[in-house]
Amino acid sequence: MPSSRASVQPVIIQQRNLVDQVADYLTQAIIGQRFMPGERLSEVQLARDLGVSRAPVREAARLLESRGLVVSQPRRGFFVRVLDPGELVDIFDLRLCLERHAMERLAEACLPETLAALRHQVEVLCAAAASGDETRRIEEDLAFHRLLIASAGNQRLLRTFNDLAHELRLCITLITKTHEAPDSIAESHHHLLDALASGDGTRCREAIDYHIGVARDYVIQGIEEARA
Amino acid sequence: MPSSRASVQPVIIQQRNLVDQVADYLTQAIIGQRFMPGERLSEVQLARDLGVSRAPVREAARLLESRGLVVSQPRRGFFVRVLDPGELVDIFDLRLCLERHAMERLAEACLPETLAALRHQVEVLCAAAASGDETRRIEEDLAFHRLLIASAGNQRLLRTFNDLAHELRLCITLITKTHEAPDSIAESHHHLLDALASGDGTRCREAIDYHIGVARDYVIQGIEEARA
DNA sequence: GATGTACAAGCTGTCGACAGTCGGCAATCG
DNA sequence: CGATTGCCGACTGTCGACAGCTTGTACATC
Repeated sequence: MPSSRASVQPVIIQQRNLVDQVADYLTQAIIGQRFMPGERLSEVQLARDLGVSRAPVREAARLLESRGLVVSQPRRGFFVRVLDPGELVDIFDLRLCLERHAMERLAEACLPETLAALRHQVEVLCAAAASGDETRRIEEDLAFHRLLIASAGNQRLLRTFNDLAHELRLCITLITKTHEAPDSIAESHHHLLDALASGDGTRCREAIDYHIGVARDYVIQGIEEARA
Repeated sequence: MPSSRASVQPVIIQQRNLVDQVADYLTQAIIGQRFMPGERLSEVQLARDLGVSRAPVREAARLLESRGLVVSQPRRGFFVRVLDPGELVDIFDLRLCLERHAMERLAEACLPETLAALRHQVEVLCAAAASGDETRRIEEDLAFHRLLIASAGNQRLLRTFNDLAHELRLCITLITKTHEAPDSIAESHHHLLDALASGDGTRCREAIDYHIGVARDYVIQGIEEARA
């Protein structure tokens, strides 16, 4: 008999190997601007600092490279990625591409519980924005959009967005501007929810176009101010 | 003075390190079905066969993992990725998402030389189809779509498509069906070109929706036949 | 003073080795 | 006879080391 449940529970204990731990450390260090864009990441120094050998460091760096956080130059090493304005526009354009797709799929058929989950996440986001903790606000904002994409039901689309999210975080490290007004964040996201609730495809598209356009301009403007 | 061009030319001589060579070897072996889906890739055996140490093999495997060609299980090793039908649908859905975006951008403003380049690639594709070399036809087909995406001018979009292309090749390894009729290939692609030339966004969208729908059904049907 | 060159230090690319873990097989027990 | 336990082989995760390259510096030369 073939049956019941294949495995009671895959038991995701996942032994934390050094590679993942180093990758997490590097990611946090880059996002947290402890390593600045363009800075060289010396394998030996990192290995020394973290108390591991170079092998896990190399593999972790390659992982981050595939996520677009670092770039490698043969025989020279790894460097924290430097985003130029053109790349920034491309990143937000791809984001628009992905989120439009998710919105369209959801406009066709959006379950009440999906809408409720999104609504709840907006509340969490608003709370984070009100707290004044910018890092937390950014993560909850990304979490909302991740949930939006995930709701479309395409795992591959979600994976692509998650990869892109790392680069979005990288964009945000570039700006020094004070945070956005909590009111506009709430309004901006409720606008998306209303569009979804209406089930009108055109309205959904306009809503997401506006939303991401604002986010993009926010980042671009923030960078120009930081540069000045 | 800060300037002119930061680097005259990144000098893409890129010394072929072992990692890239091993990655290419593995990619070809997987695409060419010398390693079947689900098959385990032993690091030691690969290292022995290729006459290198395990380090480059491990790094190459991680590279392929980021491209979706293999999956890793901690403490167990790397396995050639097995695509289930659901993932296949997701892959084609993402492809649709990306190509729709490119078509829309091109519909807004498509230069004559862009159209000419695409037209030329269709001719190359048709020649490949007529030659009966299925592998070549597939590569030229992908090359057309890569050119289409590249013409939209978003490097990040192109990178995402290139990653996806590896998985598309993986899909195709699953089917055993005889190749499509060259006539329909020509017609199908000319249909896209005509839509682009018209500059009509709606028509472009319909054209790419149809085109990718056909490709998806072709693969899905081929797999079901292979399974029977 | 500017330019080119040789040297030195540090780094990456690659390798072989050791330890811990996983999967399978055989022996043991119910 | 079926299930469990212990053992063995193979493999992965990690490490330290060596060779070759790259970079920065000091020196010689024009």
